[in-house]
Amino acid sequence: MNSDLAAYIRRYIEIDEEQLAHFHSYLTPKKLGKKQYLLRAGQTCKGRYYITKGCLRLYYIDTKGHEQIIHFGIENWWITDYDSLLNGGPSRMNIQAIEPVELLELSENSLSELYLKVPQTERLFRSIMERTYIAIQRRMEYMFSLNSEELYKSFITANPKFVQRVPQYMLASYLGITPEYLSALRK
Amino acid sequence: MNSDLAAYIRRYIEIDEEQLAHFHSYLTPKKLGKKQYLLRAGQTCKGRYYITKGCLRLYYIDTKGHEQIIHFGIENWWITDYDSLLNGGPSRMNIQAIEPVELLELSENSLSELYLKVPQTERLFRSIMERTYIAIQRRMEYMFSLNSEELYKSFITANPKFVQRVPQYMLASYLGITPEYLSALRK
DNA sequence: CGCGACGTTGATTTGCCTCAACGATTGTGG
DNA sequence: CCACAATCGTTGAGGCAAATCAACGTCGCG
Repeated sequence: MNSDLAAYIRRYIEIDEEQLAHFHSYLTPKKLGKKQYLLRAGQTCKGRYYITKGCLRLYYIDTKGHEQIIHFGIENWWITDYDSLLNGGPSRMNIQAIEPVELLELSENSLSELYLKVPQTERLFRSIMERTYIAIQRRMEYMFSLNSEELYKSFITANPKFVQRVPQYMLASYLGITPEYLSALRK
Repeated sequence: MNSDLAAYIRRYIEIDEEQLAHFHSYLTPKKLGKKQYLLRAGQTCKGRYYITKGCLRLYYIDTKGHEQIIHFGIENWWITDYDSLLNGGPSRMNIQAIEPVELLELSENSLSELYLKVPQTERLFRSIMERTYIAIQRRMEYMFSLNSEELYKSFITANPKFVQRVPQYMLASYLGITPEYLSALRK
């Protein structure tokens, strides 16, 4: 029984111990070594993953053959490819562990059951989706407004600890610039 | 009673006539003339708006003083600033009618009531949020992968009718390029 | 009619990419 | 435990996509 997850859930909904236990019974623990994949392009994404430990990246290969990171996932975030998960098609995304990772898997099949058994989960995942949307829209605002240098500065001041967990070329990819140029910016 | 909305809702959830009537009772019709504002930066966003007719844009003023369009809203879409709506702070966004517009307003206060009275609405808005998220993430993929010319071409082939409803400088803003350069691309 | 909104054109500048080469560090197998 | 190979960051030269700025043409509307 993971107390982090309980606290996380209770920030969104009211839920008693029994229901919480129920929720937990739908989760399957999973571990991944560094560089292992949770999802590869071409596969269909079957579940959502709550990260209890470690760090992952969600990326795709663009038309020029370059890795483009959409976002990272760290402790107490969910990670998945919603497009593949909800539309059922093959994913364009890869989800790879940057560090050794511990996850709780919630398969989409069991989630539809869980919605019925513990109705508040409907609200839980609505709220999570809302926050996730707000986050991505804010990021778009940043990308439109700031040049590369400003993007980089604002990111490292906003996430000083996280920056030390990922190689710089991944940061560059996430920010939408080349590793060489990021290196030049750091002088 | 708007049949478009009923059909729209039933694409997401099962709902009987009585509940549907209930849903409708929470909506307030609203009209806006061309160039009128639904929301201005600094105000707090209080509701979501279902568009029954017309077209709007959601934009902000960036650090250099330029208008930056985040997205448009057309018939059978909801439009709102989720950040301000859900976090309660003043909005950085403006929502302005591009054409004369007809809306159905759903205030966030009454929505919390509606969630209790018609529980399926919880699922409805979860599903809408999921689709909205998928849409914005796909858009990010495009913006990372394509150059300005490719962006423009793919947009006009994907939305040939819509393109005729908005001035080109707004399209340019949405695509993240200058009106001058968009003009040059069209030769 | 006259003004404001919109699109266009061209000259110039610049932010960022590309490519290639070179350290420094890490890790891994013999 | 050492040697060699990845992996990662850096540097510099050259090029290009797109921005900036300014000016001008045109339409539609009050």
